[in-house]
Amino acid sequence: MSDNITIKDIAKLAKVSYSTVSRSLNDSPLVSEITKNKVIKIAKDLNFEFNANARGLILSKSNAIALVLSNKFSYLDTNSYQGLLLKSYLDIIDKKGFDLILLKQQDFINTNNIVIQHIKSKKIDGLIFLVENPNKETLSIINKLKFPVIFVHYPPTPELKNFNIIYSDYYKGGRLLADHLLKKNHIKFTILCNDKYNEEYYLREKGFCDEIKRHGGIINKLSCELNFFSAVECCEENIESITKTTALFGINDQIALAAMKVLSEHEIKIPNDIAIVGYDNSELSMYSSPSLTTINLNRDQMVQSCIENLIIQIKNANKKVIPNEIIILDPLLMERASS
Amino acid sequence: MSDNITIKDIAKLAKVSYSTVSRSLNDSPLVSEITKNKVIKIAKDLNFEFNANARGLILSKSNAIALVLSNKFSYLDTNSYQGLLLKSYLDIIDKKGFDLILLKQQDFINTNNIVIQHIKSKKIDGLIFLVENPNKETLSIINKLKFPVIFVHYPPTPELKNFNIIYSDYYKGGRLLADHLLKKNHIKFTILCNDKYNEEYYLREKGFCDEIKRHGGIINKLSCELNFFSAVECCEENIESITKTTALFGINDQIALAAMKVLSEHEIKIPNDIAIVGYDNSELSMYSSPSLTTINLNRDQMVQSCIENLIIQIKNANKKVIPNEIIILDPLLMERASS
DNA sequence: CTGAAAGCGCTTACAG
DNA sequence: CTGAAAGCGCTTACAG
Repeated sequence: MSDNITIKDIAKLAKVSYSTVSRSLNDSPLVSEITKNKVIKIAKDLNFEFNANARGLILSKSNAIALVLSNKFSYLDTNSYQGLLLKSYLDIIDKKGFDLILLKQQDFINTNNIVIQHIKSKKIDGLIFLVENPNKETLSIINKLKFPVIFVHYPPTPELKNFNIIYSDYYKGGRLLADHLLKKNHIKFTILCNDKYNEEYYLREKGFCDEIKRHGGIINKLSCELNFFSAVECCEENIESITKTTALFGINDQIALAAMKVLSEHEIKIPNDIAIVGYDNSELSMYSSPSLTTINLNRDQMVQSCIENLIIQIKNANKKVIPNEIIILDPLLMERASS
Repeated sequence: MSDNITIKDIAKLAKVSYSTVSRSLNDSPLVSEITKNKVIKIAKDLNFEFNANARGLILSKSNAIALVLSNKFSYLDTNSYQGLLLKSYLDIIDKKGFDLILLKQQDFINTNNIVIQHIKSKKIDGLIFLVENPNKETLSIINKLKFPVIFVHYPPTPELKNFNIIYSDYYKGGRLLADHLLKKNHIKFTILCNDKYNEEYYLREKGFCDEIKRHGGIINKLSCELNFFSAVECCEENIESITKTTALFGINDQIALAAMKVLSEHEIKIPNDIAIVGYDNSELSMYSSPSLTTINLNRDQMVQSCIENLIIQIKNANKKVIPNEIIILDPLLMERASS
């Protein structure tokens, strides 16, 4: 028997029409149990698999979901988080019987948009966007097509108001960290963040600062680029103002660890002299010395809900009933040795 | 015009047969420039994309490559490395015009092997295996099918002798670290590794130990599980024997960082009291305090060569000429503050 | 319950 | 250079 077995080969062996083979292998109720079992046995013995292209062509679906990553994924700096997310997506999408295709959003204006290409060529049934600034033209086409899509991780922007979104409550995460430190009787705080407007980081910062101010705390705000080395530099330049405070919030784990490194090198004891907290619950945060207090974004929950929502959309794709759900996840304080 | 444009729609508008449309859009030399340009313009105006399933069906190819990850990918412990690899694969596969599909190798005996399923259903044109112990049954089927495949990262085992492989010279990496420490006049060394047989880690260890012994050094060998917390425990239990040596090699960065954490907590100065080196050049190694001397596996080179080799196989798939190449990459010493 | 037939959207020999 | 036709491997009304 050749490598390429089709339902016609099975039909010959089972002495039935290939329509019947198709029905049997698709578990149609229109076939007798006896015929069905005979066909299934033969197919199994031959290690038969449906040709996905033929099926996709006639059914107009691919059983694949694309995860769109931003170009930033290329920079390790702020995005080790994304790498970790991938394994969750793979696990869950796999369990649901879909394929996971990875796509990169190109950031230049692209006439030849890879996401739209995949939709139009029927390579995918649904889309997950894990990008901060989705291409607007792409958004408008997806919206017009009513193509199943969900946006994850980033807080919603006005352009996303017609879409399904799932993200974490960053404001609340900031507040949790502030509460934690206030409970430990800190009064003077340093926050290490970035001035450039970014909704997610803005909310982290605002949640923290609002809460601190509400309790009469004092904040020393420092700005740096959102990468380790820039944060190191910033801390070294501002070591004096930092040491006038007793608690430091790095807007993400990497920034917090940079601060930890600089302070350690200056013989400042953590958490005794200065408490440090981060945000993301990255792998880094567990392995640092001391381990870092941080915020858990509830990644697995996010992925789980994201996929479930998307699959509902895919199953109802023809009905054009868009649930238009906005899911906001509760962040979790991870109390560790650094505070 | 409807959302689903086919070559027939274009044919009508261009007033040619749809064969001619197909030829024009595939840049066949059998069409006049005038006709071709007319057709191309119309297709562009309509944002036409070929139906990938129809094309895949007739051409018997999918333009997709699957990256097979091991179940271990689920554990963050030893595999943050894999997360970083992904971005390289995505970048390069994307550049070559292929789709990247992620697959998990199931470790139980699977009648319903997902990798074979993807091959037989024509969902993929080639395979990259990033798994330590590929399923033997899968290997034998792939071999029989002469399906394009390459195995990356792990040193070859006997079962892989008919396949293309690319990996780093782990023995040499171990030697580089030994040489580096010997040059700094260390004589007594601790190595933190795992006793269970694993070719890659065995080579790292052997490369290191052979070189040390050749120079008359003394080795204190400690065993732990290959994760951060087990390494921490091991170091705490063996702090006495460790402090009798002046240099420590953690078999990977995570192990080395665990040692760094424990030693710091015991007020042991790094690198003055004890030098520490790791292996992998993981993100963690750059951000630790002090930053960690380690071995760079030349990840980008590995991915680049891997994809190039695979695409050559895909292009020659019909010719059944298997190049059977074994590519061994040179490791690189990353000298940092910890040694 | 089963089979013959049409059709999904392409590519490509074949004929002109 | 162009078109009509066959066929890739399926699904599913339609007829019985």
